Amino acid sequence: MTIHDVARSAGVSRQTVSRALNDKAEIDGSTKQRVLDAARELGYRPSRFARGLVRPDTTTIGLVVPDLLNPFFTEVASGALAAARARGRHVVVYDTAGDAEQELATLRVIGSQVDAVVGYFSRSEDDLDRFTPGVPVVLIGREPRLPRFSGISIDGEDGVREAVAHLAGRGHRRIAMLDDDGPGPSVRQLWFRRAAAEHGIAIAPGWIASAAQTVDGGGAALAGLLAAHPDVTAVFAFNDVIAIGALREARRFGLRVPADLAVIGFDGLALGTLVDPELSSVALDTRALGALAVDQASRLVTGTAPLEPGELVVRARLHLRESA
Amino acid sequence: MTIHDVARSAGVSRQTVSRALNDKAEIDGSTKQRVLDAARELGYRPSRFARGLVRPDTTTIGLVVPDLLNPFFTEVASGALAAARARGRHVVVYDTAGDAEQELATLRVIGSQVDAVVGYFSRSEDDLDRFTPGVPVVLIGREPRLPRFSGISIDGEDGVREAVAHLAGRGHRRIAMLDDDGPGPSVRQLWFRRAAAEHGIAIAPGWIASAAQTVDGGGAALAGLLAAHPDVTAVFAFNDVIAIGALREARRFGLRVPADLAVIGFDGLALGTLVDPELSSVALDTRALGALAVDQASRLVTGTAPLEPGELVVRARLHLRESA
DNA sequence: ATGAAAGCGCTAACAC
DNA sequence: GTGTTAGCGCTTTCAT
Repeated sequence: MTIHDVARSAGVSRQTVSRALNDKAEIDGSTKQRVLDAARELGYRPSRFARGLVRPDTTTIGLVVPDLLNPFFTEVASGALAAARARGRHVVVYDTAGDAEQELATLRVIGSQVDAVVGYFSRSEDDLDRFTPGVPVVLIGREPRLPRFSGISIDGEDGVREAVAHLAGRGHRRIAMLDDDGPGPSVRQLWFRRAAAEHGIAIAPGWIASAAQTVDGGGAALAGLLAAHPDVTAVFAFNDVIAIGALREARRFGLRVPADLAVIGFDGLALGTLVDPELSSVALDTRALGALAVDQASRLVTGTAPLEPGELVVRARLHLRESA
Repeated sequence: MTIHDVARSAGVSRQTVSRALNDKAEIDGSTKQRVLDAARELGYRPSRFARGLVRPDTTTIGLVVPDLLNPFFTEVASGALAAARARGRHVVVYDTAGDAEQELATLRVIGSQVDAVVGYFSRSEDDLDRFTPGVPVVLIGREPRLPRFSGISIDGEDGVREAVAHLAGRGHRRIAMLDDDGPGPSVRQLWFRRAAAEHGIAIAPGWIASAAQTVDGGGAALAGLLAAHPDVTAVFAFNDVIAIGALREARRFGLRVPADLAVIGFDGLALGTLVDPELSSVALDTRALGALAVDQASRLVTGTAPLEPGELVVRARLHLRESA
């Protein structure tokens, strides 16, 4: 079913069909109607590839996230979508299910489907480089090592410092952290340790627990932590999802939050306002994360002046609610 | 920057470049390397349009949602993405921000970008018809009137009946509903009324409140309801988001749930397990909603036998947790 | 107002 | 193993 079939059916040339379909001026009204009717009759639909070949004016950006159901990534995606819409860009979303193989498969296919790639990857930059030949890549929440890549980075140091200061001000001295379960200590743990040191607070080795990045993971980690160290009075979590798990677990433990245990998360998700008590958090503009990434990708594709490194940073600030 | 430039730079023909890039067998190792180097040097990237024209084997489905941040749509989208991945399909996500104009703009652009459209629309089917010429369309949560469209429908009647039966069994007689703020009474309200009638429960006119489909909307609606009718003992909400708003509002009112007020939602979102008390809900397999839509769209595009109407239904069942 | 011809960038088929 | 030819479906000149 091509433009040719429509042309034959309407008894005109292919160009005339093209004119009718694209609302061009130089065409007779009745001819146009006849063509349109024929097209509808045949269920004709122009090939987007053939069109794109001739008029390559639409940019498509691929957004890769490990898990769209994780509210953090949902917020990032939402910001990316909004920014893309504002710029007339399209976004293809890929959910890799946190699986390195699926991520690879996605990368492999993505090169021929999108003009730029944006998002979260677990693969090394070398792998990314190998599987995205020529395509601009913007890493979110991660400072790129290779100059080939661009990145949106998160500066949460001040925010974490505020959080620890707040806890210290409330008299907390035994503050634990539920870190993520990544290979090494996270940057957030580093920030946490530095801030604690500034307040002369020592972090005992057992006070750092590692949690899978899910609500259940946060709950399990807190349970383990409290079993070994029932004397901690405050907990800082790697992110809000983990913190919310901790909140739920604390409730099951019969601990009152914040009276018995203060909890502070990281990310500042909207979800934090739905739980009881509402979650205090070192908050990020998560939607800006996605929007900036799309903006930068967009510039990289069109050759416009890319954003400076200084503009590619999202800073965090403490949002105090009820849990601390 | 085309394959031709690479060919010239590497001193080979275009075909050889194509072979090197696509990992074809019939090519000399050193030649291949030379081509690859040249391509990298030049920052060459194949045109996805030209490729698509020659190998039209990738189907792209457009998913339209009014608000990706609404956890219901997030779950639907997640299901759609998973199904698409399983079938080797790509999904372009469009967030229309619940705006009819943006929806129109999206539809206008979508026809030339995707092979099928799936999702939630506020526009009339006539409008949809006009702006999606030739493209298969699958409406989610809505039974299509025009044969041109396909739809995934929700059958929650049994689930709602279970919910009302449960409340009646607990002795509730004054059961209110927080309906959505759509133009007329929702189908869910109809189901609710029918089920109530079966139990000889009369629904007073003032017991139906309408709520915007947000957490705040649910809270506001419950506040208004309780102000006018403080004697209701149970509330059935149009969906979980509204129900969660009601939960929060009840807490602020100093009402204990479910002791003072029982609350039952609709959708069965994962979010319902994070709030306290956990939300009872007439639960849907939300991810199946998205997956079925993609499946059907996929069949429509490829010409495979489409799913029968009977297979395009998602049924709801009561999930009792803590709030009722 | 309409038609003919050219070409977008790529790959499959067929030479060599 | 490599190059040549043809053509995917469409829009844009340029004629008529």
